[in-house]
Amino acid sequence: MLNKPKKLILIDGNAIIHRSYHALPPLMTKSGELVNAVYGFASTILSVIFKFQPDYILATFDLAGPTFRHEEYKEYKATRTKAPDELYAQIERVKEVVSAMGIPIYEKAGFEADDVIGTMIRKSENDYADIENIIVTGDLDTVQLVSEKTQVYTMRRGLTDSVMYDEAKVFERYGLKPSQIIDYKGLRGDPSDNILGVKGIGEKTASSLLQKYGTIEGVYENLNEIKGSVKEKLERDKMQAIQSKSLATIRTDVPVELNLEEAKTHEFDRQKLVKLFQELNFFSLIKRIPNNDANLQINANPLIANDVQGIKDFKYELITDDKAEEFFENLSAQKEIAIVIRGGAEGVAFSWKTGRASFVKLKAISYKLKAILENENINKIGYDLKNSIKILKQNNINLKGEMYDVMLGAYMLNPGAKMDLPRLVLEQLGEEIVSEKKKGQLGLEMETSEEIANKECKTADYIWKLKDIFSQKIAKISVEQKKEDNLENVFSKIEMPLVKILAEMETHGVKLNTIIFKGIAEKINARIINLEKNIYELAGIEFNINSPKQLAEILFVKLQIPTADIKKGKTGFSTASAELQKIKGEFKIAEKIEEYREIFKLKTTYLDALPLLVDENSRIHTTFNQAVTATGRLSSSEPNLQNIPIRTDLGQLLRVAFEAEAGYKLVSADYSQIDLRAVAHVSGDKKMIELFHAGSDIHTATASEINKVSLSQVTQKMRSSAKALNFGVIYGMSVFGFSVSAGISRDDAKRFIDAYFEKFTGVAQYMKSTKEFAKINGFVETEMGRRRYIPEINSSNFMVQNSAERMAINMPIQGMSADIVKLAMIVVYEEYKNNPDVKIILQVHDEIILEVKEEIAEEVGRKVKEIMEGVYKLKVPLVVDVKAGDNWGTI
DNA sequence: GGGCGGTTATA
DNA sequence: GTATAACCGCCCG
Repeated sequence: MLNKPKKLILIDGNAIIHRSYHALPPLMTKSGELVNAVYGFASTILSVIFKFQPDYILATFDLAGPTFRHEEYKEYKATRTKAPDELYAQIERVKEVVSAMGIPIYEKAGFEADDVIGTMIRKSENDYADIENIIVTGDLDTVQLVSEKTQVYTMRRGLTDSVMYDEAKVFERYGLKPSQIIDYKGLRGDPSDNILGVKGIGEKTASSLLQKYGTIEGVYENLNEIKGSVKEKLERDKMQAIQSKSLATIRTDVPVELNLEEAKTHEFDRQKLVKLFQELNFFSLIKRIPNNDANLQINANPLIANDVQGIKDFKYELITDDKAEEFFENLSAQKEIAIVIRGGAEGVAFSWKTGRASFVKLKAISYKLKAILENENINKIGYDLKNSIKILKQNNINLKGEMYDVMLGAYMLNPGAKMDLPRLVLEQLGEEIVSEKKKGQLGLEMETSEEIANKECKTADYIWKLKDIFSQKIAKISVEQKKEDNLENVFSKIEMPLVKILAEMETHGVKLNTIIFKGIAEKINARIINLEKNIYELAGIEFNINSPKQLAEILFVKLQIPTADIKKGKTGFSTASAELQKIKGEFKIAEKIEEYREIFKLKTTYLDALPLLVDENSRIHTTFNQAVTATGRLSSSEPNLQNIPIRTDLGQLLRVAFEAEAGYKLVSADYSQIDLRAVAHVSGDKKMIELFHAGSDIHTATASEINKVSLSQVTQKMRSSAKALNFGVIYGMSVFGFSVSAGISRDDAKRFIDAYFEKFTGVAQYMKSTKEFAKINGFVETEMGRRRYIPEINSSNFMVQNSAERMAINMPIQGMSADIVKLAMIVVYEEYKNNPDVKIILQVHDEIILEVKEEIAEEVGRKVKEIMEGVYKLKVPLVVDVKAGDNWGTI
């Protein structure tokens, strides 16, 4: 039987690093380190290991400093622009990856990586008859080494596409044998290395000359056969041609040894590699690390088996009825337990120490389970506890005890990162939760009780482990923050107490009068049909008004509406409201389209959608997402009740349908200008603080300041620019942005902004120092200690960096408002938690809405106002407006 | 059916 | 210029 040939992979390190650096977008880690080249490199290595399943693998790198080629030719690579430091900084990281993979590195001072590869290849070819060599690289410099036993695998078009060069492929590309590539470069040159070749001879000529005469030497021996200008050029640059060939020749005599034993592939040290990939934020790559126990394994090495220990060291159990008594006895002695509610409340998994978990079916012994879950002395750990609370509530269980939600822990550490449990487990524990869909092709197979128990126990175990990791990380940051208002307190004093409040708000819901909705819908449907007819008539053709593409075609091609003023998107001219405004004076169709858009949106998003979501009591239940936004705000979805229309008349009509239960009132309490007050506070701006203390309309007061006129002399126009400026500050104002929003020229915008900052120097200072802080630290924080990482702040892309700066300026402001409102919700809740006549039902960023028994509505309103205004001390007063009514439209 | 661009609703 | 969610059309697999 023939021996299967073995495979040796030789990594051309520097070539792959360069290729990756230029092919990939500037990927950053959370800490702001640029790692795109490292990512590309690691990804390439994993791909080739997976693809070729090599028996041996080694990597080569260039060493800094001149090589023998520089001695031979001073101008070698002289035209090459020095690669940026951003690239050099990544080389060390790449070597860390290579080491973590246990791949040996070969490099030699005075030689390039290619020469080391060339030497290794020849040694391999000469000494080992049964080895196939594969060079993995990012360019074509090494194709001269291709032989019967050696191929070159290189990237094309970014990193996604690759080509394997064997002898045939080289011939296809160059019309030459691999050994002739050096002659080819001698004639044609290689601009990237500043190898000159023969001036005036290009690819075609070089190729045909060599096809005829074999080598450069052959060409010159037969120079008399060659005619015309080619001959002249060859004569003129003869020395240069010979030198160029020499420079292009990869050396095969570098003093290095090929140690196959060392290069033998073995299982990765998984823990080590996972840890490094975590540090580099290469979460998608963690999944691609070959499994030690799978058949993918590359040549088992019995010495390395990290996972074996981990596999042995756990015990998951399905608790049968006969064992339940004893189990709960033990469980009730625990101080702290992780819980996982099986979907549909089939059962609950508990974990109380690392590697230990048990699953209990809910129906079997529900009273025992209830006792544990309602035991106030046992702390509960979970993922998305709000959801657990709601499910348990439906099963008549009130989850009690101190709570720790790992979803919120993760949110504290990196808000806005969108972390579901599988991702967290992968990222933090390096383990993969295989989704059910992936596993069962049809999803119809019944799982056995044991399988279910095992899966839920595993999840409980993960959650238990995550809690430890997150609480340590949060504690560490809190220590670094060196103040009482730190991340730990944001977590324990704001986010965790809010969990059950949000659960109650969602459960309670808000009543929707669907009859009112129906009435509006009928009128609107008629109006839509009417508008459609109008628009088709004006256009002279029927088309889909909802298709921006078709609409642009109608407006700007068929109707020939001038496009000088119209913004362009990626696909063509924009038909957005702002653009329609510009033409609606002249073209009636624009006006009609605007109205159509407005009511169509209202119909589809609210009138059609919301009635489908009411329960048997005509109430709708939103979901408040507590771990979504990057700034600390809540978001609302399914349905989103934080964007119910208000500005238009029709919007007001819609709000009327959100009503209080008979005998109750809706009480709305909203903070006045909370974001701008936060600006005044965090910037400490004397002028702005003064204006807020004076108590008049802040935008008018601002206008009066910057225009140096009295309050009564402020015009509508002055006020509206001042308002745009105030908002601009909150949004991290740029000249460009302000000019757009105020509808003025850049020059005017600049003048306005300058005038503004002249008066509000503290605000200008805040913006400057916040940017600086973010650049140094890679994050910004609210006063209460909530943190947001902004790695893009040091991006080399101007647009990306500017955008990051605006985020940095905005977050401490928007986040402070969010912190304050959340705190207010907690205090209001505490005030009324034992009073069934008062329920918080909605939060809309700066507003809290309650449903209150009619008789006490006014009194509760007063109390809520008092609480909200006093919940957090700022350098300016917090002002709350309270209104009460039968529905949301009249308050 | 998923993803993306365009648009629009809110604070 | 900040922060979201949701709809539609359209293109892709």
